[in-house]
Amino acid sequence: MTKSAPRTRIQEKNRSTILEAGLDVFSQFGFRGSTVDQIAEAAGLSKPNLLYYFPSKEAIYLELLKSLLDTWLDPLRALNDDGKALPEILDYVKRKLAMARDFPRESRLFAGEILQGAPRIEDALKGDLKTLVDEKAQVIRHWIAAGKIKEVDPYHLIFSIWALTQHYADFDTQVRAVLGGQDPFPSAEHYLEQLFTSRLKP
Amino acid sequence: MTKSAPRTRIQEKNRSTILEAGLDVFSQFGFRGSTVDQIAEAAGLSKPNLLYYFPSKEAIYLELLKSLLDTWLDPLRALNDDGKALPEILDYVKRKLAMARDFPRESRLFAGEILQGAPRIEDALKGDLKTLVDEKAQVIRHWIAAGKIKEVDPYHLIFSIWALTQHYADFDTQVRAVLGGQDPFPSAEHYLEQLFTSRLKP
DNA sequence: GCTTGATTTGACCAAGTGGTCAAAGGCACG
DNA sequence: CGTGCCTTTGACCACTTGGTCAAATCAAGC
Repeated sequence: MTKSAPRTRIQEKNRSTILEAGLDVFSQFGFRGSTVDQIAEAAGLSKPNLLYYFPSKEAIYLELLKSLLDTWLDPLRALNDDGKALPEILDYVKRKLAMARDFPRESRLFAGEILQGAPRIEDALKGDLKTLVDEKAQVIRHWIAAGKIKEVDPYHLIFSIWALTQHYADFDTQVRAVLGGQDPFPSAEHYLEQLFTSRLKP
Repeated sequence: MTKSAPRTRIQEKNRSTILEAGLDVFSQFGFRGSTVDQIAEAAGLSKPNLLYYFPSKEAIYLELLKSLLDTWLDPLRALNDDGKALPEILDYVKRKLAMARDFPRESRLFAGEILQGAPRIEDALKGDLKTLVDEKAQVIRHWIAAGKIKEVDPYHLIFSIWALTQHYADFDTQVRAVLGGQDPFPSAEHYLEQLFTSRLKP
């Protein structure tokens, strides 16, 4: 599984240019809706040149999914048993919301993949993702047992944090249509903080 | 805008068969990811025959979007100023969650459309949808002013209900991967009821 | 059975698509 | 300059896809 890293500086540059362009295009049109020409154009390369760096359209997509999954789960990994329970959870919410604000393309790429049944990352979901969530659910259960937060289903708590934060990236068009174009994030942060505080504060 | 309804019984039957098949296919693969042949096959018709009833692939998709938007918003329309505030909102949550459970294809069809920037229903979002939400936000404000529920941003309250309920349809694959295939809906209903009760009960 | 209009289909087409390939261009180093 | 390798590209191909069309089939009233 260990892919030898790109050698020359020009390779490194072109590969990352292509990935950046791929993220742009795939997150907007989905896998099937995106064309190699589109990505090549966005990257400022000819199509054969792009295919000199990646063997296929799917390879670009997979590389994106794989490398993004990690960063995407980092905030959850940071959820720490040592900390104070409620602030720790609220921090997680804030970090996740910040990611929705700052990396909406990444959020949409995943959303599109999962929406279609996650055909390419099902294994990662049932493997690494499940393992991580199970682990953090345990942390939450300890907090509950210690009376640090109110009793709550840890899995649904995590789902609700995902749903509420990613909604602002994935459904951005709808949110802004309803709010008349106004930036939803500042008020969203306040709303979510209140929501989880009322629910969890013992 | 008034389309003459299908005349013969066979037309009515075939049109609805096609729409059903279209919902199946579009919700699974998105607009670009679906082919006319696929839909025709799912409907048990030949491709030219299908195109005898609808002028194009896009026409099927648009008809689906248009007719589904209405049913999709019905639960929100039912939110009634007359009722008791908190039970009224909790009922809305339950109805919306039931729709996610019983009509996941419809939920995913919308999700896919909005995820890609809602190019075909932007007007409806900025028009009918915004009007309806504005109206219901007023209802919620009245409840707050009357002290029937705690102070809360009405728009984000509505967004959060959408996000939390539709998540169980749109991200079903992920939810079930994490839960090991277990049906999430019963526990989700309990979780959401608790969540909104803690936040809103005065 | 005959006529008329609705329904169905096999054959076809033009455009778009992912991907290939041989040849050309650039570049570092002797 | 020349050599060898990395990079770039124009031309091309097989296949898919949305959509057309003329001809065939069907159904119902006379």
